[in-house]
Parts: sequence; C-alpha cells; structure tokens
Amino acid sequence: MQISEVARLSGLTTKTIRYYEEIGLVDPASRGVNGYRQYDVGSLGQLRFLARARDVGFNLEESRQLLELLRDSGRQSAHARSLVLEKSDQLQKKIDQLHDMQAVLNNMARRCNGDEGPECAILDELAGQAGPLS
Amino acid sequence: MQISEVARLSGLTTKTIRYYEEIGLVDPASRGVNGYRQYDVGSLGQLRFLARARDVGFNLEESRQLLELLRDSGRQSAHARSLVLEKSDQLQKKIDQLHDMQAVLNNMARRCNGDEGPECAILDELAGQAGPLS
DNA sequence: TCTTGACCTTCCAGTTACTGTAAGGTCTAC
DNA sequence: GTAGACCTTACAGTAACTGGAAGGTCAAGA
Repeated sequence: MQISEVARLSGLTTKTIRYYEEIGLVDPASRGVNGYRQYDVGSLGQLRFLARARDVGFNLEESRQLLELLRDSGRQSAHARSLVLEKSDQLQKKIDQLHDMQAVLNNMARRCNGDEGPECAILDELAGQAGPLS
Repeated sequence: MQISEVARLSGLTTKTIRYYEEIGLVDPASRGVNGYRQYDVGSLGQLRFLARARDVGFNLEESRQLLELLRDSGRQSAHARSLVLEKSDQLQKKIDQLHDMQAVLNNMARRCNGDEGPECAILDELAGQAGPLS
C-alpha cells in the first residue's frame, strides 16, 4: 500500500503520516525499490489507532503512550483505563467551558439589534467593566 | 500603570501583552522616561476586551475584527452579531464532537477490567476495524 | 553608599502538531 | 514522448504564545 492509500484509509494526510514517522511515533515504513514507502495492514492499524486517539482528544504524547500499551504484549489495562478516565474528565471540563462560552455568546447576540446601527450589546459586553475604551 | 499591573487586571501575561503589541493587535504603549511601557484605562480596556474575546473562543484574527468594530465609531452591529452567531455555531459543533468523544471514552472504560491483565477493550476499541496490529 | 530584589527592556529560541512550497524522481496511460 | 498523478526530501512557516539570557531601573533597608 502506498502512502496516499493509507492516508485515505486512516483519515490522516500524507504529510502527517511522514511527520509521525519523522518524530518516531511510528516505525519507519519499509521502502519499495523505487524508494516509495510501503505499508501493510499492521502499519495502517497503528496509524488508524493514532488518528482515532487524536480525534478523541489525546495529544501526541498521550497517543504515543496508548500505542505503546497496545504494542506491549504484557499490557497493563489498569494503566490504559486510568488514562482514559482522566481524559474523559478533561473532556467534561472542556464541554462545560464551551457551554459557558456559548451561553455568553448567545446572550450577546440576543441583546444585539443586528441592524446597521451602532447599538450592539456585544461590543459593550466584551468591553466589560473597564470603562470606555479609547 | 505598568505592564504587570495591566497583566494582573486583564488576566493576560506581560509576555502576551508585549506579543499583542508586537503583532500590531494593539497600538504600541506610550513609554515613561525610563523606557517602561505606560498604560491608561483605555489601553487596559482594549486588553481586557481581547482577553475576554480569546477566552470566549475567538482566535486572534477574529478578536482583532471585534476590536476594530468596537473602536469604529460608525460600527456595524450586524457584523458583530454575525461573527458571534457564527462562533456560537462553531462552539455547538465542537461541543457535539466532544460529547461523542466522551461517549467513546466512557464506553471504553466501562468495558475494561481495570486490573493488571491485558484484557482491555480500550486498546482494541482504538485499534478499530483495521485488524490486528503488528 | 551599597546591595538586594522586584520590576522593566529587547532579542532570540523553542513549543505543538502540523502545513506549504520547492525541486525533483517515478510510474502509468495515451 | 509527454502529461498527469504519484512519490521523495528539505526547508520554511503557522498560531499563540512561552522561556531564557543579558542587561537597565527603582525603592527599601543596613
């Protein structure tokens, strides 16, 4: 399999796949006689794993740890579980934060005329309690 | 007011304030005889505005646009309103995405023993449909 | 007066996780 | 033989800061 096929199947870009190889996140791909990278299903699986982990909110370092757990034949599920639960907590915090942001934004929009005039609560809201701006 | 005071009152760091000046997001601060940056309430207000906008999820370019709307005496509230509503939509998408991620994580954790053995659905789940990894 | 510590300054390098671009090699089809 | 779609490496750039070095300034205390 060539790199663009792996990209298609994993949802990563070819750039990203080469980048992951470059930083040692995955083993270097084997090469064909023409020097092109060749991938098997195992490599594809690892890249899919990484794409999925990233998508779910793990950063590269965390994804690397998970991938190591996966590759480790004597893998410790307790470790994986605590990583995942920790990440779930982080996601909840992020969700709450985004909800708050959205409430602020919707409240702003609701109190804004939306016509061509200058009367808009949005800008005043963002300006906050600091008094008039220059 | 010196920069550290402004930092304290705005919630930005001194580094960030200098950075915002460097990239032209705010006008260069006036300087005292010693060369130190001097701020008035107007400058503080602008920086608070930016801190708030960033906090609410606008990136620097969007924040810059909002700040310009604020400074523009003939400001167009419709523009501000559409920016805010668009951002709110983006936030909703992000929130939905995070909810999905969290469901995946929680599902993984639920199906994982959590003991020291290798039987853990988390890693298999992340590996997805790609078959066994190398 | 000297010194200490907390400020302030500029400049340059590093961070994360890529993305873009250039310059060139390879392969397949017409 | 040539066009177009692949592939390669290498280097630079992105956002939005952050850290650190090297040094100037200022107020308080011995």
